[in-house]
Amino acid sequence: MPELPEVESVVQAMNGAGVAGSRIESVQVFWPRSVGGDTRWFERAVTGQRIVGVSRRGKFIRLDLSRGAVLVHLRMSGMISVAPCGPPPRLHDRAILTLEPSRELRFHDPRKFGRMLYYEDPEERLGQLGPEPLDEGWGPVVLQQILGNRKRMIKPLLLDQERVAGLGNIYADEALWLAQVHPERRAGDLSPEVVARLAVALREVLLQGIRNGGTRLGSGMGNFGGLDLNPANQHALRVFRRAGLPCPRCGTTLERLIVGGRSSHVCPRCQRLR
DNA sequence: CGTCGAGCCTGAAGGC
DNA sequence: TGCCTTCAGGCTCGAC
Repeated sequence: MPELPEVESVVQAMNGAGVAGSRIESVQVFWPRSVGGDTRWFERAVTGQRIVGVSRRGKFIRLDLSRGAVLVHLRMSGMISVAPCGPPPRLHDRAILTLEPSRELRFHDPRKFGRMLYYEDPEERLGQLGPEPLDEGWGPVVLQQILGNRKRMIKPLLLDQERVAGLGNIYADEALWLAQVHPERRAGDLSPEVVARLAVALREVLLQGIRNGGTRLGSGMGNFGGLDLNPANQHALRVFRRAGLPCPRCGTTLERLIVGGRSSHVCPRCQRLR
């Protein structure tokens, strides 16, 4: 579930729930690796601190504290909820931050891939991320600079967070289809017109995802625990997980292939390799 | 620099 | 119905 639009939706919901401004009264950790492995250290670092701001960078949720910050990465199955205190921990709850005034922020993550890490200086991690398609300065020039004359395939490059931040498998496939670019095209081989098209497409699919409150696939996040999330972008997807169905643009049967080890969805007619 | 496979984990879905 | 295999929205590491 978690790519840029999903994370953005969670952050907006957290701000709607008034997380910023509250104080972390206590911490419970049920799976130490979720907080970096050293539960005591994490507890000592965040307990008593005030959450002064909640924002997003790439796929990270950033909780700025009076001193330092907590970066949450949902990875494959992470979820955040904010709700009244009280209910016992649920199966797969990995950590609970009890907030003042009385509420609790839960980090729920069945697959245990997600992380909630404290940094004295979050830029140490966030500084490694590339620009985002929703940045002010984003456009063909920035994208072309990223592509350079690289021989790497375009899709793995788009998924590389140090090059472009925020994209995952869903939105990469959607943008490549929109721009009519085959995922295996060499990044540096794209013509200026195609680069311009792709720069716009990346922005559009992400904005649409945010407008729709994110994408829910399978039994992913719903309105989990008081965040009032209601993802609807799954209905707007045009190629992702739609192999065998007709291309919305030309009617050709969509195909699924593996690119850089990830499943990819393309229209063989709209997205040619050569 | 780039690609590949394995590992981290669990649950859902599909085949038989 | 039930067991078994395969697969998944992410990312990191080591080998080549």
